[in-house]
Amino acid sequence: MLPEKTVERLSMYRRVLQTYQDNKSEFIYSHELASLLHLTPVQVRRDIMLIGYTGTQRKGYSVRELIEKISQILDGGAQINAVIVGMGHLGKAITNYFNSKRSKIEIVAAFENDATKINRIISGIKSYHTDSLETILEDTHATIAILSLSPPEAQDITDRLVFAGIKGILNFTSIPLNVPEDVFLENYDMVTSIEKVAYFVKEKIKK
Amino acid sequence: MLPEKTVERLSMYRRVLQTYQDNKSEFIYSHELASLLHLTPVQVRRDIMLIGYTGTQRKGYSVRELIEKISQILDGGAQINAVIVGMGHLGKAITNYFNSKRSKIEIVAAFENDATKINRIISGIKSYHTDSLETILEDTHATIAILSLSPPEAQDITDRLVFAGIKGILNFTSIPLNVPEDVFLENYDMVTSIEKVAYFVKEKIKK
DNA sequence: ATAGTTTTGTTAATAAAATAACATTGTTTT
DNA sequence: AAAACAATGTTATTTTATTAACAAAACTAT
Repeated sequence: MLPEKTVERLSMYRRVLQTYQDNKSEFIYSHELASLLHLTPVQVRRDIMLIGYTGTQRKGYSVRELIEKISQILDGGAQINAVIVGMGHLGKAITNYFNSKRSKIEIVAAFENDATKINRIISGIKSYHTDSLETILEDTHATIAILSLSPPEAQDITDRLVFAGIKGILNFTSIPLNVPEDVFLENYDMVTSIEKVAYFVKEKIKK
Repeated sequence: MLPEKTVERLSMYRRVLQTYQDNKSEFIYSHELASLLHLTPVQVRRDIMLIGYTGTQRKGYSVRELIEKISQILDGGAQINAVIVGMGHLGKAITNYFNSKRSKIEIVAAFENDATKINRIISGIKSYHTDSLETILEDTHATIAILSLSPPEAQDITDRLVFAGIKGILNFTSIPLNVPEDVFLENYDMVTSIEKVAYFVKEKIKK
């Protein structure tokens, strides 16, 4: 099992490499990849070492092979299905953004309570009423859920998602969720991020 | 200067405390605050120690005082102005979300290129054409920028923001930005987050 | 009042992440 | 062919973050 930070960077390596692939050389040096992401060459080499890929000395890494290896590590070749709960602005932002990327992860369904949004295709995703969550999850075999709904319902929905077999949750609501140990939970809170920026700006200016 | 992770948690403590304040007791124990956020009591106590606040033994922390102390640390009492660049779904999601919270950080202007969105009030924020970025920044004395625009323009906008005096950037675009050393840059990438969840789900199932 | 309990505050230990150091290998130059 | 160079791969060190350990204080019960 790779370190969290390495996994995050692998995702970024792959994305950068995919755009690099289209126009540039067949090989890439660790310092080139590093500078594309503002990292150090050592960190790039260490991450690549951890996934067991090995480049050729003096030539660097084969872009194609490296993408392949990272993909194999990150999604293991298998298609992964995700659902999104809450199709407000955030939900639409995520789906729009996500569908424009090449990825083995596919958002296969959205859930909403707002009647005007149900049984329509929104941002390319078929949207269902929250009531049919269990049925759709069974049909689609989704293992991941993205939560972009309003806080009050978040824990209820989470319980139902987990019960229906969801194994990973990306939580954009500001409330801390309760999940069993075998479910991987990743939280992201925009307000916290902005407050963090504000704090470090203040500290930097102080100096 | 506090550790990054502590700053993040302080932001979350404050939020949780603010809702706690309304209905519950005057004091709170470290283990209570911890369990509200799924952290350990030790971590809570250590963070609180780092900001130099001290509770009373056997009674816990005064909710009011702790909120005050955290606020003093995070925003130092001063109002902080932020702008947002890009008022697509993501921009709207952020502003809606943010304006519903009590905070010393205020989003004072939005920038857009889309003519239909300019000189209107969107999600409660006055929206301007990107051309007037420099003028508005001078007027509002904003120090923080949130980037929720489409990638191609991101670096250009960043250069202009930095030149106009922005000291902190929260970047939601997927491209890595170049900023001078004295500007604090925080990146958040949704695709990376989802791919991370997918990886750890896969690994957990494997076991 | 004394012993026991509960909670804070702080130091010590451990774990995770990043960085530095360097050995190795293939390429180029002379 | 030998020396110099430039890149990778890996181990060692340092830094950052978390967790554990425990002393001190304040309340409770006997």
